Amino acid sequence: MSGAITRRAEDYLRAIYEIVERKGFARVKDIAKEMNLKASTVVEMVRKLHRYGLVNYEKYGGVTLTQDGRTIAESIKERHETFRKFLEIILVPKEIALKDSHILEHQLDPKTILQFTRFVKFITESKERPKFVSRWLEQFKEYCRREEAAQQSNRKEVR
Amino acid sequence: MSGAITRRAEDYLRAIYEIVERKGFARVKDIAKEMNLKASTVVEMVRKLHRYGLVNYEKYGGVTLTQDGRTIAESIKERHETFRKFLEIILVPKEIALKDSHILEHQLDPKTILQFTRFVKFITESKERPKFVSRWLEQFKEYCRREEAAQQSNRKEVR
DNA sequence: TAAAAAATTTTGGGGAACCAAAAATAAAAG
DNA sequence: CTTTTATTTTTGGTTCCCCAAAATTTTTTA
Repeated sequence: MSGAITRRAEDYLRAIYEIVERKGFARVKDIAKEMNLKASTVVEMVRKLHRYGLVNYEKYGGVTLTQDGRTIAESIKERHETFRKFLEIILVPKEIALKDSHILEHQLDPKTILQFTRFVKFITESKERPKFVSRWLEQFKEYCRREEAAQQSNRKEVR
Repeated sequence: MSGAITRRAEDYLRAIYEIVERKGFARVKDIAKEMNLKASTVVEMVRKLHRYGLVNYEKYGGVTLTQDGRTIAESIKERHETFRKFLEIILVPKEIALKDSHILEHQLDPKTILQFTRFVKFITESKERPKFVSRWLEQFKEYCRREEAAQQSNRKEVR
């Protein structure tokens, strides 16, 4: 029964968190728009989140997060940021990185998340070794450029 | 209707692929065991995969992959290997890496998967810069060691 | 080869997440 | 303050994936 929140419920919490941050509270319509869902679907989930004590909600009223809900949403957001940064480090285009970090932020083992976090920190916060890291990133970038070029010429040959 | 196979169906294809590799064909019971499911659940999905033309299957008979099914299973397996290697590079323990690469192998954008692949190749296949990479890995390992140590002493203080 | 055991399939049911259309309520316009 | 419009909620229905129990088929064993 209780215990673990579902992956999807986490998505809702994050969406609500972002909307609340922008305008103080979230309406059903806002959530539906943010998540590309229909209002009826949102109402259903919001009621569930309310039963779980994760959102404040009354019929026809705005939605906000309870302390528990906020705690969960914040930890998800943190994970999200980690993955977004990571994907940008490995040179995934910005929009795709944004989309896929939403996928990565769920389900993974805490230890895995921890290592991702460390990796990102290692790369971004290395005060002692900035030259080392930048040289490393440059090499990886160069490697990708060569790969792209190789694929280009491959495609030409195929045509 | 047709078109994209579901995330879960992919899981089944990979499981079947592995079993077939080991013993030539998969029985319902094998799949159920491999995936921790009940036989009745497996039958249902196997029939669906058969309708999609991804497995060969007749009632009470063994299951094997069609060419289409094998193609899909192989590409999933490849992704899986990439993620497993990657997680080991960032020092996620083996068993966890295995588990989580199953999660990563789905859903991500092809471009993201491509960059993961390149990253792993960059690290593992760098013939020109083995010293560079090994030095880099050593630094990251050292960094993680320090983090672990810092956390240890933190915990002591809290107690 | 008949009876027992094992595997498979069918049937009925459940939870999660979604939608469309209708009903209810709230907000805005006249 | 009533009518129109917008929003929200309810209702009924769908798909996906899962399970338990009963029925069926295959395999093993006595």
